[in-house]
Amino acid sequence: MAKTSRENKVVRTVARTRKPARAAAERPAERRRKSSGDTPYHHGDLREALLQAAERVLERDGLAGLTLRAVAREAGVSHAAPTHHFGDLTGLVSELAAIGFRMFNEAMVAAGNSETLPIMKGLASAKAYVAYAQAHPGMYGVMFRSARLDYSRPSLHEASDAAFAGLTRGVGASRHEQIPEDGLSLDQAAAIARAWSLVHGFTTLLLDGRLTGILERLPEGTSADKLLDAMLRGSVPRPPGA
Amino acid sequence: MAKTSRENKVVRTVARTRKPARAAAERPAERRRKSSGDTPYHHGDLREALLQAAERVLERDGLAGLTLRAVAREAGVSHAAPTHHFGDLTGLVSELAAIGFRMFNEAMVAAGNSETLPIMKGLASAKAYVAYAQAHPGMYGVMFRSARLDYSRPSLHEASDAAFAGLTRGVGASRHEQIPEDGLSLDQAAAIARAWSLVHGFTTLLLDGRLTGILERLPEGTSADKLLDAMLRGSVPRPPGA
DNA sequence: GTCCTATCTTTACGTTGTAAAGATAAAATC
DNA sequence: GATTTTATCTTTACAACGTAAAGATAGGAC
Repeated sequence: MAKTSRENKVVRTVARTRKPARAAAERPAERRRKSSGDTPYHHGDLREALLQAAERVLERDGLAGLTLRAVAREAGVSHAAPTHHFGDLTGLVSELAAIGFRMFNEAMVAAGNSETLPIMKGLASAKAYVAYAQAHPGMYGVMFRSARLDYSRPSLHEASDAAFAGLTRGVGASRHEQIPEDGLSLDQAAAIARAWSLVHGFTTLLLDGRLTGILERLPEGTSADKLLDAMLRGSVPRPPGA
Repeated sequence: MAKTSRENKVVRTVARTRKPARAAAERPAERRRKSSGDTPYHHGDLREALLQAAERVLERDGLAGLTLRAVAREAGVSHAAPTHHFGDLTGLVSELAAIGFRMFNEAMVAAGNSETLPIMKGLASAKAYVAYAQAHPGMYGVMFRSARLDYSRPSLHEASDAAFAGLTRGVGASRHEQIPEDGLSLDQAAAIARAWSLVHGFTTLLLDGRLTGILERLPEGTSADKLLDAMLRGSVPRPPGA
């Protein structure tokens, strides 16, 4: 209770002081340097700086290296500063995951829009899903592997829902039908679950290195992309009644 | 180096003192009780007791609660005792994961053997995969979600390989062919990757609660098993040339 | 110009993993 | 059978972590 109320106050304040924060953000970010001596007491936009520092730490040192104190060090502030902006480690990780889901969703939407045929749209989105995870394994870990995610946070809840809704929409498009909001047939649900499971399972196994045994046995170093393509192309489901 | 050499010594010793350890294991395990006052300095089979304690802690408090000190408390020994048997936390977690993979594999093999038709064998194994994860979510987390796994440990390496080899064998059987050891066609590799990805992805999403949105939109509380069945039955791949 | 409030730092505490040294009992050797 | 060796377990210690609480600072409101 005390934790959240404290952070809620911060959130309110951040919303209220939006103008000053933006003004500070327009300046060159040299004042962030701790070594230069002129470290001002007020940072300007520390919240954003901490999130960027967190992503750097994450991709450099992995999920285990993502600690509140390491992020604070990376940003050049005291170790307790992040607590003020995110409440606790769960808060920081959750906000980072929300950013990840948004980037994730944008990549899939962009990939889908680059194709015209519905089936190709789905294929391109699936490849974008895997490509994002390969390019940002740390972020993918935060989104799908971290034990410290608080989905009651609006930002994370919305970003996560949006990503999966986009995936569902893609499945509907490749089936030439619109997925309804309320009711779902078993066949539709199975199609959605199949698409999610295939692409998410493949990504997880690939990032964990559990597909290397297969890739090594393929002719002349076939890439993971090629395997993914073959896997997806062979997965055209049968019509419902067959 | 110092760490492993220390633990290697322990391993050697355990192998050498197998007879006494077994003799101690035959006695009733009342001496483990700390409250009863008569705590002997030597436990008898502390290694096994620690692994069982670890599984209890894991399923009770989750992956985050699985600490060396918590396991030691659960077993009623000093906090540094586990270090002697497993080197460090990574060692304990890895041995626990190895046990999980063995149980996992046994469940799948047993399910496959309960059926006669090849396709039904695969379906039953896949369902056993999901059922094990639902029954032991903590163990599944240790196997597939923990950042502290050391696959260079022979026990974990072998158990993990055996589990995935069993899965591969199941895929081969359902395709009415034997998967070769060395070379693999792209079509065969895709079939294996598809089976792994489908069942592993579905399990991960289900345990993370990300399928509840789908399950809630299905008619009258359709179970996850039903969704899994529909998903798998619709996933019969097309023949290679089509 | 003064007060208020958000922001950031300092200090402190309990928990963790891990190392190192000490205590104890079982096994090995003579 | 006594002694030495070795494995096992405990005690002590330390750095890093998350988190709480209090203090310092500065920007904005009045």
